[in-house]
Amino acid sequence: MPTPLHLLISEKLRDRIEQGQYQPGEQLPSESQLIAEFDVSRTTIRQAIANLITQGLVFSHQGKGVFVTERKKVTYSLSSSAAMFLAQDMANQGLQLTIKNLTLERVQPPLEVQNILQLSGTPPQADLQKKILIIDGLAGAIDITYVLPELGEAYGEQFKEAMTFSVLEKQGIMIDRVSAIIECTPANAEISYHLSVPLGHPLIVYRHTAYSKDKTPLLHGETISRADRFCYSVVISQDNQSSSQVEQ
Amino acid sequence: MPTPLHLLISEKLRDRIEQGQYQPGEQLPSESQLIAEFDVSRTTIRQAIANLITQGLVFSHQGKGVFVTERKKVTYSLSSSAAMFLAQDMANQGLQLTIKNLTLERVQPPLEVQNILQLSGTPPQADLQKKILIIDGLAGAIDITYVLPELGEAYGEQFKEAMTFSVLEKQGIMIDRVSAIIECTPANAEISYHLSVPLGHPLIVYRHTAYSKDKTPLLHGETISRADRFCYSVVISQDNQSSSQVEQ
DNA sequence: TAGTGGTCTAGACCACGGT
DNA sequence: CCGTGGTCTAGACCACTAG
Repeated sequence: MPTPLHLLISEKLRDRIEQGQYQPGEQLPSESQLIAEFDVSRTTIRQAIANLITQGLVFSHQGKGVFVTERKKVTYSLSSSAAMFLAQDMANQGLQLTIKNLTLERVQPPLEVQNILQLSGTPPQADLQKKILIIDGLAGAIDITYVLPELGEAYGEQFKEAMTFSVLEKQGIMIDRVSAIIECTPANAEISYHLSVPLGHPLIVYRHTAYSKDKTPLLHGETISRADRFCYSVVISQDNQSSSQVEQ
Repeated sequence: MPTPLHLLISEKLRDRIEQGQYQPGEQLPSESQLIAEFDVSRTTIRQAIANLITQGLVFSHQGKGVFVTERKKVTYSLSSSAAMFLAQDMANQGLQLTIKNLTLERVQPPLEVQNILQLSGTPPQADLQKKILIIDGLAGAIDITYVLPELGEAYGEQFKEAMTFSVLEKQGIMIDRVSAIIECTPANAEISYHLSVPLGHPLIVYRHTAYSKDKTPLLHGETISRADRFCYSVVISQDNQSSSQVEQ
């Protein structure tokens, strides 16, 4: 059973990485060195390296070389308190969060969002904000949120500099319930550009809707994070049936 | 600023897919047709198609062609009731879940797992089970779980045919609390083989520890699912502080 | 058997980073 | 300047699928 050469080579290199022969942050041998070592064409070596890149084990930098990925993940806590104050949550993990606003504008949202937010105006409108979350100086996530126009009107400027939830809470607008879906998706060209990751890089998406005490939807959005740098934590308790309900 | 040819081509093809010119399930033009259409070398076309594959938009089948991905996701509900009865949860979504046991054996778990399960024997032991979750006939996830040896001893055979949680609940062993991390990772060669997905295919990992009422850890494991076919849902409520706590 | 995608080669030129 | 990875070409052979 003939296994492709490029796979044999990438598996061999993977072993070396996992056994610490190439340390995190270190540079792999250059293409020409690997060509000499394995006595194959450049195409094959490049395919082997591509295999390692798609597995998230290494990344390449033109003009410099190929380097072993350092991996430590930041945890988003999906707890009722911490999820609302991401900045503080980050601080607890010793990280600094800054926010770069991309857009904030009034739009007619897609039909699905109109329904979720129960928009009734003609035309139905909401404020769309896109921002980049920068953790310790590196772009880590994009947040895309639709908020009710009256909220955007009142607090738009603040949304540009802080997380939406924390602005609302500071203004006395309490969020009672958040229902969310967590999924994973590969980076397309646009996100690849904003987060400086290669095409197809795994992303973790937190798509959420926040409701006030009277069950009114306040906002709907998604946080799209580099899956190599972020994860979510959650606790499910049996005794508080009301705390986690079937969604969808 | 010259954009690579392969990117221009893959973006063009992506537009066609998103505008429905190539429908889900349909076949893309063959490599030779694309070579003719764009007047470039085969390498460039193959790179363009590789771009689409890493973005999860298409998949290739040797000897047949390249096809547009169909996409609909199954939702795992992280609710206190449903998370424990995956099979029933699947049934609610009109899906059939079957389980294929890979291994069930007594082992000395990695140190990290020893600590989580508070194992104290010499040597510390637990029962390791690996199984494949097959949804509607297609392998969708791998579950790797370490259970306390006394539980494995008593119910091992049942674990082979059903989800661990539901077996325990049927036996009157109630699970009080589950703390979990959700993260995303690219497929390595081993998982790529078991789930028949290409190297680097995005996977969503649910790493959990289940505790009994008296805070004893019962089991620790992870469910590794194809991220193109599964997602998780969760609801966070403000009023039940105790229901979701900071986890790390 | 014909057509598809998968692997591999040898070679060229370009863009970037550091000397 | 040289060495690195990135793009691109032309061509060969193999493996799989279907008629």
